[in-house]
Amino acid sequence: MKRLDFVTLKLFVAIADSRSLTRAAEREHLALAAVSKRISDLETQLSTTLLYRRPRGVELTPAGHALLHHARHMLDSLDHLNADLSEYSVGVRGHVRLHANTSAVIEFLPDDLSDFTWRYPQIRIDMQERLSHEIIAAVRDGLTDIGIFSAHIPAEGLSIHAYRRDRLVLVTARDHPLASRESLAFADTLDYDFIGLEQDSSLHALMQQDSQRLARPLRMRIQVRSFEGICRMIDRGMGIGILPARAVASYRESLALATVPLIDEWAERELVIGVRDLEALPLIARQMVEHLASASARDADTETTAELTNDSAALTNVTTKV
Amino acid sequence: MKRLDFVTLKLFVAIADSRSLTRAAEREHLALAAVSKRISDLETQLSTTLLYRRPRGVELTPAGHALLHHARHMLDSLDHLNADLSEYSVGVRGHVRLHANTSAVIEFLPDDLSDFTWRYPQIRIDMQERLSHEIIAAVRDGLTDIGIFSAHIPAEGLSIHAYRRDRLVLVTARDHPLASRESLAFADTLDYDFIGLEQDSSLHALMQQDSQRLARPLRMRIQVRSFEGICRMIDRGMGIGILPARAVASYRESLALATVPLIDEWAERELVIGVRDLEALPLIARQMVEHLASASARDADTETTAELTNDSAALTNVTTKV
DNA sequence: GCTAGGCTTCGTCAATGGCGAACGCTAAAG
DNA sequence: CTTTAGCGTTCGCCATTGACGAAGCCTAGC
Repeated sequence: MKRLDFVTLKLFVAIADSRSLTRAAEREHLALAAVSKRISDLETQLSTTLLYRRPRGVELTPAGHALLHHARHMLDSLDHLNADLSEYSVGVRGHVRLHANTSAVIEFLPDDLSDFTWRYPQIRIDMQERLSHEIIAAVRDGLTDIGIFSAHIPAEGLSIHAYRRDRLVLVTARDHPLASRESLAFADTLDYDFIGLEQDSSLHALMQQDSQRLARPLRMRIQVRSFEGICRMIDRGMGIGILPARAVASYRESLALATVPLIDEWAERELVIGVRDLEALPLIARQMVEHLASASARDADTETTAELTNDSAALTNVTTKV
Repeated sequence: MKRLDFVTLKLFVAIADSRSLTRAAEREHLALAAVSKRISDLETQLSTTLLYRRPRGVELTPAGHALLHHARHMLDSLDHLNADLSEYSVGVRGHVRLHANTSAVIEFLPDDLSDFTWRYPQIRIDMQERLSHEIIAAVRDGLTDIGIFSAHIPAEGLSIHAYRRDRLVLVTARDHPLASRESLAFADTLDYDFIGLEQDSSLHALMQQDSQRLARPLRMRIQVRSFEGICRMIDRGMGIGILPARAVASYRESLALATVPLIDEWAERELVIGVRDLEALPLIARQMVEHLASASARDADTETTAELTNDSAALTNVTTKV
């Protein structure tokens, strides 16, 4: 007998709302006795009291409050499940859905989406920022058309296309002991407290993975949801962080930050585009994939130009010296 | 008869993993016939086919894939519920838990936490960035000690303390039609596409609320999780946004952005500290509340100083003229 | 053609869950 | 102080549900 089920959770929410078993029973169309038994069984299953019984109704215990929180969340998830499944056969959607991770959103997508919408001005883009592993699952499950995520997260079954590369650097306050290093290994950072993205982010996973390989703890002190949050906390001396170099660039002037290149191989990251089946995508989504994938080629051309410019400057210097 | 229950969801995950009703039945200790009936009943309830039956096992339909995604999420939530409830009586926690919304994290908390940890260097702070309504629920349910969230979200039952104020402004690309305005009403922005935070953010709720009052649609084109993401998209002409003025300041130089003051009353926002019962908090959490609440007073002093400085400059000007 | 593997359907029966009735407790009203 | 009303608990009854074994169907491999 398992009493933890949706009927009981819904009933518990009704009890919490009405503070009365009797009124909740009416609301859920059950006899009071059945309600009493369900809650009593649930308390037995969870080995804790959930309600203070009073002569005129009930009050939630602290455990009851915690359960209520979970119950609401799970009933909401159930609604989402039903909504999703009920719509699933109504397959045609009128726009492009894109889920991208934080690095892509900050570093590359503003430009790429601007170009795309300039070319296709009538296209509606539904873009959501998500964590890499969430994106992979969403693509796989048809919750989004296109995903952009970190390449080191396994994405079997998806069609993968190169998108961009970025380089991770250590970010510290300018007066930090590590700030004056020319470069360093991740292992040298583990004596300090970190500011990072959420536990489930791919960036966090990379750091966690290497700290485990090194058999050293990763002291994650504060977790926020944006690169900006990380930079501001670092600026104030709350810890150090590891971020894409490109994402830090805009803070270098306004915040007292230093960046130090990491020599670890995994510090060079690749972002990829993932779709479930390119041929099965609506035309406009396919066009967006092509556009995003070709952005990588255009970006490579830009870098080549920059290198030529640098060579040209070097040549100029040589000429001057001659 | 409701077949959508945890046993069935768990069974469905087992089927998806093993691609076989027979093996899933063994794994979950059920007869094959019972498994077959459960899945068939579930398909009837959801009015869609979830599995392709093959001579050697089963394959998930697209609807089956979507259900699998939801099933995993809900079973994970169930684990969290059980873990939370099982720990609930182990009340003592060794550090301070703080949940704060994006505005607080970006605009104020780096400084305030830096001050606090300078004074109490041994304190471990577990800080999570969350949406305002999530924070209120977390405080209420004992999932965090201290919450910092937007004051206009109802938080009955919590002990509320003033923290900070911020002012919302319209943010546009510099060449946007609205960019040259000296000020404007929110109603004047609704002809344009918006870039914003997530649907559940308090900022989004404010905008949604006023657009509904005005009986005009809010055209939310792209949703990201950080102010930086919003600013970069706006810079590239993807739309306009409404953000705290203070949070935009650091982007004004590096991005081609303009800010226009909003004349609407709700554009002046207040952030508050919320706890469940101040007296019941551990001492160090109480000290943090006091520190954060007094930051507001210190900030007011700073503004007063700035006003005096301005008066002094005005006086200087007057003296010069005399 | 036969066998093995896998899923479906049917009938049986034990277990589950909802009900009404009876009981106990407390607060408010007379 | 007694009675009444409101509310939650417990018990026994019985209709419904859900799991089972057996039988049947389909397909692939030998």
